[in-house]
Amino acid sequence: MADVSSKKATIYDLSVLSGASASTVSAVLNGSWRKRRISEETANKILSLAKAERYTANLQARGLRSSKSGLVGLLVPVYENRFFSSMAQAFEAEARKRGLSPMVVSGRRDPEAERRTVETLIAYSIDALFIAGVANPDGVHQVCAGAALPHVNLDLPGKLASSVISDNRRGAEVLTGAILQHAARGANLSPEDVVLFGGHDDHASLERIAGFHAAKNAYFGQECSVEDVEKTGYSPRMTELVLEQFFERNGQLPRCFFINSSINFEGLLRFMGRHDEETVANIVVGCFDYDPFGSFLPFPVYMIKPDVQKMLEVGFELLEAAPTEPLVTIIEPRLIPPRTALAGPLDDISELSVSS
Amino acid sequence: MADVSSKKATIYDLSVLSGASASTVSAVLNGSWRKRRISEETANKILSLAKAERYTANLQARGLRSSKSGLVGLLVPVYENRFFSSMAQAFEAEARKRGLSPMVVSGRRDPEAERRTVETLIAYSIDALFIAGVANPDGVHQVCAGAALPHVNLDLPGKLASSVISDNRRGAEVLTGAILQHAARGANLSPEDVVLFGGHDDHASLERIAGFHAAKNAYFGQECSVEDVEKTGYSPRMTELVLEQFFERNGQLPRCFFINSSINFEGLLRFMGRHDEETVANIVVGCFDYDPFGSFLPFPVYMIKPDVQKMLEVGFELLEAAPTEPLVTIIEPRLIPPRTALAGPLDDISELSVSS
DNA sequence: CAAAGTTGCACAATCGATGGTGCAAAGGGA
DNA sequence: TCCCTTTGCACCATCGATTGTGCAACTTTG
Repeated sequence: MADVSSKKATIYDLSVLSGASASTVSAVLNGSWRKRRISEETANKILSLAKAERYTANLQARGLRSSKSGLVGLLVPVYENRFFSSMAQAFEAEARKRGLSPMVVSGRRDPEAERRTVETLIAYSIDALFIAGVANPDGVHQVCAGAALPHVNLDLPGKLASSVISDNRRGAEVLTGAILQHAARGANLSPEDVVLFGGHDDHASLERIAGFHAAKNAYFGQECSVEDVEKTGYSPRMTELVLEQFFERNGQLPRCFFINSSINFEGLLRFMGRHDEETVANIVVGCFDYDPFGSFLPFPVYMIKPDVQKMLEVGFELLEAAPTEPLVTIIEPRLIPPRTALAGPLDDISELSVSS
Repeated sequence: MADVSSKKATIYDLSVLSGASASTVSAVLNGSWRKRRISEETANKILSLAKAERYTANLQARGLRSSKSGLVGLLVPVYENRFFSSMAQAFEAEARKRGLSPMVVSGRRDPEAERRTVETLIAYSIDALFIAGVANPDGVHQVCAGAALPHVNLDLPGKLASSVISDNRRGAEVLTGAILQHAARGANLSPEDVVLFGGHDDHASLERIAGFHAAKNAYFGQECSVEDVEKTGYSPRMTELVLEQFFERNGQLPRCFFINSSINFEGLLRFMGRHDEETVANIVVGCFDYDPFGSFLPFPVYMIKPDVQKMLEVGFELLEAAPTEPLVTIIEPRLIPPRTALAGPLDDISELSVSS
């Protein structure tokens, strides 16, 4: 007869009901009862009582006592982005698989916000933190280190902490190769037809730029010394601005685009919104990120999809192994040809929603 | 001289260092010190000590004692979706504005997972929960009610809890009107050219269907009794399947699409991936969701963008007001014309990331 | 100058769970 | 029967904060 008094049952309630002591109840409920030589009989009695009373542990109390919370954090710059939202999705799945509770937070690439946010997470005694796409990795690292918080970088340089990164260089090479090949079907290309937009001085961008250049050089059989990289940071607005300037200078867009991330791609969308459809009719785009809608735009879009699932698997392994010194693991991303819509998490579920 | 021993400082440490009692320290640090008649002098001493020692409160301990955690939850079906990810973004902002910490979790429209996930949140003593896009609202409500957890539904029917919903009916009417008008520019339309895909028996879908029909009837000046609604649930796969069937039956797609959500829109993408570009060359789409990439597809796409920002503002107000009986607030969504890329959260930030 | 009021703080219980330790009762061997 | 193990559990301190209460030391009042 479960008590419906909205106050939650505690081990003390069960202790009274069962006649056992609170510590016995605790041991039974957290599974350590064999070690504590509690009889199976007592255990069963308490377990069924717990079920009847709908007992669930107060995780704040447990966390306080055992100085671990069962919470894992993931710091992303924004949610509104296919890459980071699919990372959050994979993160949640991996965390729950391990009996941990995910807390996803965003730092908006603002170093100040990043620190504050991580400090809040630490105040909740999170057990570990994954760091993706922050403006100031070292700042966040300091905060973590100061709190002795295990942390792993995702797609960030790993000087101070272990990290799991996409093979940005190779991915960029493959992606560049793909758009070159596609664009070459239409007409002869010259090096200045192939331009990279986006990125900054961060590790991922630099690697991608290197891969981009490697592929160009291989294709054109020479050092392409043209100015073919427009760093715009991770901002749609800046990307749009730079595209406008390019367009004004050259009277047209480049034939071949390498776009550093879907965030920069949104800058191209804004440009498109201000111009005629003709303006982009002949471009070929490679974007280092995957977005299903982006894949079907009115021009060919090749995309690179980092394997977030595997990145997080490896990330959790790194946490568990707790290597003595920072370790860097590289995960191969995947080239997605134009007009491709991949399956997602909602494909796995049953169709029947329970109507009320 | 801040101690760098990675263990975090507690009020007891500060108590020893300052010569004051722990309760005094606590009062100073949580701001209740005036009420407790602590002298300004003592307060200042403790505050500066706290800064020097980089003290931050242990929120698990505080939460345990005061039986509130400062955590607010948001339950969404998936992250990988522009609507829900922008909802998460707005949610985080609103929560932090109120000094609360956001916890976003996904239930994958699986009633079982939804319950479990919410139960975990409750085990962490979250203070409130927002519920969006769940398969079984009543099940989640029960769990919340059993724990006396204040909760607000977002875009769900509000029989049992307060809810904030988009004006689905009106939005659908406007959206349908827009695509009808656009499509009519090309050729004469008949009722069977205009079909709705997606949705189910949930409140939002039913309202949208009603709005869709209202707009059609108004346009055609008659009761359109044709079969013009294909319920596919919130699944890309099912949507694709139904589209294939439609295509096979009719030899072509309908000219005018009303798509119930971007999740269903992904079903159309998959269809596109399996067919020629011609197949969709003449369609006009209205989608009840906004996605910037979706807005630039090779056919006109009108979109409805629910005002998540305002929905969450109102949602938090509802929580604070704690009305005695469930209240429903309706928020007007916004029609987004084709080829529109709206600004997002990353536009507000400074461009300069701190390189290491 | 004594009574009454104020100021400034310390004490101790408490939130719910955990885990080290101690101890009675049962079982077993000589 | 006596002693030694083993079994089965209770006791209690503890995690870090919050908060009701008590009480010196001052200050004010008459």
